[in-house]
Amino acid sequence: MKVVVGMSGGVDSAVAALLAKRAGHEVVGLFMKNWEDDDDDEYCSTREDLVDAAAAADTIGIELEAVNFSAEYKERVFAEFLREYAAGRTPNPDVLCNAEIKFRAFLDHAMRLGAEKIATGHYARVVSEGNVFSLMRGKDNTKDQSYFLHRLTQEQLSRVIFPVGGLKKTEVRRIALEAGLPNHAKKDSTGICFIGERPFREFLNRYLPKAPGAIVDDKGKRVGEHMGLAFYTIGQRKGIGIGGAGEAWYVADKRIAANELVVVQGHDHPLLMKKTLSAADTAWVSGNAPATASAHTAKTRYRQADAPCTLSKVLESEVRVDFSSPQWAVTPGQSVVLYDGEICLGGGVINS
RNA sequence: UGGGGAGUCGCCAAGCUGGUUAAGGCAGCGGAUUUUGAUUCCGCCAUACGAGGGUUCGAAUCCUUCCUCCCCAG
Repeated sequence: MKVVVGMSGGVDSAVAALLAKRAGHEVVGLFMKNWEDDDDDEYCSTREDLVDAAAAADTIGIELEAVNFSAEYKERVFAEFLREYAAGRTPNPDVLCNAEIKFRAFLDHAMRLGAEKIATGHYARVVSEGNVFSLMRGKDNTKDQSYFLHRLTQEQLSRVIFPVGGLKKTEVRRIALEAGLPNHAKKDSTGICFIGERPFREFLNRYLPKAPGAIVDDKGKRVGEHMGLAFYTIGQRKGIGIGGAGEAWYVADKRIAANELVVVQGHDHPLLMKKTLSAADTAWVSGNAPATASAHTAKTRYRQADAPCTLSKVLESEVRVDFSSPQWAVTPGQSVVLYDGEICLGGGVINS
């Protein structure tokens, strides 16, 4: 069948393309450029990425085309990203990016090109029983990216393959090396997808105004000044600028109305621990919310160990999650993602 | 103005019965980890101890003068 592979210039997607080709598919590579606000500056690496993707496609022996979804990215991902920050929350743009760009705009485009499926280099697996699809964790626990994919629907999953999902990163690199892929040793990418790593505050400040206010401790005492609530996130330690006696200070809360940043001393301060949370804008892979009674596990942020929990108060698009032990720095705007063993059930955006 | 106490890195804070290259923490900076933002981890960060004189082979540590704070009296 015809498969369109999203190629980023990295090893994972290159190997995904390679494996799809080896599996006998008719493979076409597609390079996405979705951010062009600062093509000129030092952090922009999309040019090299395109070169790397092209070189990989060349050694694999497939065509590589480029597409540009900058407009869609800006409208559907970045605008929401900014709205959330402006509202004092901490969004996860990559979760949205997958749901709206890679597995929507990109997928639709691939379908128009006559593809039957798309493939990406994500570390996750799709398992189907009849026409029911399950999203599962990648086999490499240290690279599992199902968290970022939890908003994918049955419709989307039915058209997706993750060729490296059953492999470990070390195996992927080995395959790349053996196949002579020039990017076999390329460093893993980090930072916001398509935008990349950059001095975050500086970046945010290009889009959000400063709005200084008081930093107060848990007793209400003023201990410093912040540059704007949007520039901080729950659990943050660096960049608060409070020195002096005692342990390090962490952001524990934001009082939007008062424009106050609440900080506490010590990594394990009680105010940083939450046993329960509520999430909205839920999305379930199966299409239905999981049963409330049964025990699951959940992550409050990417790369966090799963914590046992149960669901309660499941509404149309809202849910409450009760953990059996307190979770550190549960942050509004981030996604809670639930699992049943290896199966990613879906999740929602944390409200409080 | 008397009496007492204190002045060590941006901030806390050891050392002050004289004898290392002046602990440590917070903040800051740099790096590692990381397809969000964080967290975490590693590294860097006072030839200098309020200032000037002494004593001594040797002083942040002893003496002395001055300066600046704080407390109690007035």
